[in-house]
Amino acid sequence: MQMSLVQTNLNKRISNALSMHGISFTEFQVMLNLSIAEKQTMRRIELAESVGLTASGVTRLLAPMEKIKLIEKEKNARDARVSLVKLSKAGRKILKDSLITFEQASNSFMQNLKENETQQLLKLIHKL
Amino acid sequence: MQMSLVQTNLNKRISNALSMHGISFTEFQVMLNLSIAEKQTMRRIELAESVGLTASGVTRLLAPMEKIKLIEKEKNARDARVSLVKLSKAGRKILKDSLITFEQASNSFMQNLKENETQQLLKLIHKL
DNA sequence: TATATTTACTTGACAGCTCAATCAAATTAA
DNA sequence: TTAATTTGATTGAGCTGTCAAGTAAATATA
Repeated sequence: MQMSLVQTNLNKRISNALSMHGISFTEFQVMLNLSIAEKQTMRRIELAESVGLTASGVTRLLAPMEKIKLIEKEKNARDARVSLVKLSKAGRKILKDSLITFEQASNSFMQNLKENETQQLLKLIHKL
Repeated sequence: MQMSLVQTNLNKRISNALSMHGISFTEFQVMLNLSIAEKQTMRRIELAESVGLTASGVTRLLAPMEKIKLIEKEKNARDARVSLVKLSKAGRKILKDSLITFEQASNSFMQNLKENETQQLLKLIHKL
C-alpha cells in the first residue's frame, strides 16, 4: 500500500533523472543487466525475467533501442530461435554516464535513511 | 533496482487476487481511501494525490466505476468546479470483501519476514 | 468592476505495457 | 522418421496511464 506510493515516487524521480541521457528507467535496467551478464550478452527471455517484463514487452522495448544503436543483435549458433542482445559501444558509454545519474537519484531518495538503515532496508527487500 | 522488481511482483499478486472481486488494485486503493475519508467523500485531486495518479488518470479511472455504480458523484455547494466522489452501498460491500483478499495477498507476500521484520520494513518505508 | 490568473476537472493523442494468437525452430515421443 | 509438443520471439488488439491543451468556475489585481 504505502510501498506502491513510494515505488511510484522512486520510479518518477529516476525516470526523470535518466531522461537527461535520453533513456527510460526500463532501458537503463536492460543495459545494466546486459553489462553485468556473462559474455555481455543475453537472450530476450532472460532480459524479460531480469527487468520484470514479458517477452512481448522486451521485443517492443528493444526495437527502438536497436534502431538508435544502443544495442546490437547477435545470432545464437546453436539455436536459431534465440536472438541474443548485446550492448553497443555507444550503449556502454551511455550506461556509464547514466550510472552516475542513477546513483545520485537513488541517494537523494534514500537521504532520510542512515547508512545502516539503508543496508537494513535492502536486506529486508531481498528476503521478499 | 531490486525494489522495482519486488514492487512489480507485489502489484501482480495483489491485482491478481483482487480480480476475483472485479476490481483493479488502483480501484481498490481509491475505494479504501474513500472509506477512510472524513465525510466519506473526496475531491478528485485529493484522490489523485492519495493513489499516486494525475487528475487526468483519476477521471479515466472513475468513469467506469461510476457506470457500474461502485461510486457516486456529489456536487460541492461552495465550489461548482469540484466533483466530489463517494462510495456507493455496493462499493462499500465490495470493498469489505476485497479487504480480506488484500490482507491475504499481503500476508502471503510477507511470509518470509518475521513479525518484527515486517514492522521494521514498514517503518523504513515510511521514512522514505 | 472588468480583466487576468489560478484551480478543478476533462479530453485527444500517445507511451508503455499485457494478453492471446501466431510462427518457426528445437525437442520429444511413436 | 514422422508427428506432436515445447520454446523463443513477434504481432494485433486493448488497457492504463501520462502530458498538453482546453473549459468553466473561483479568486486576485488594476
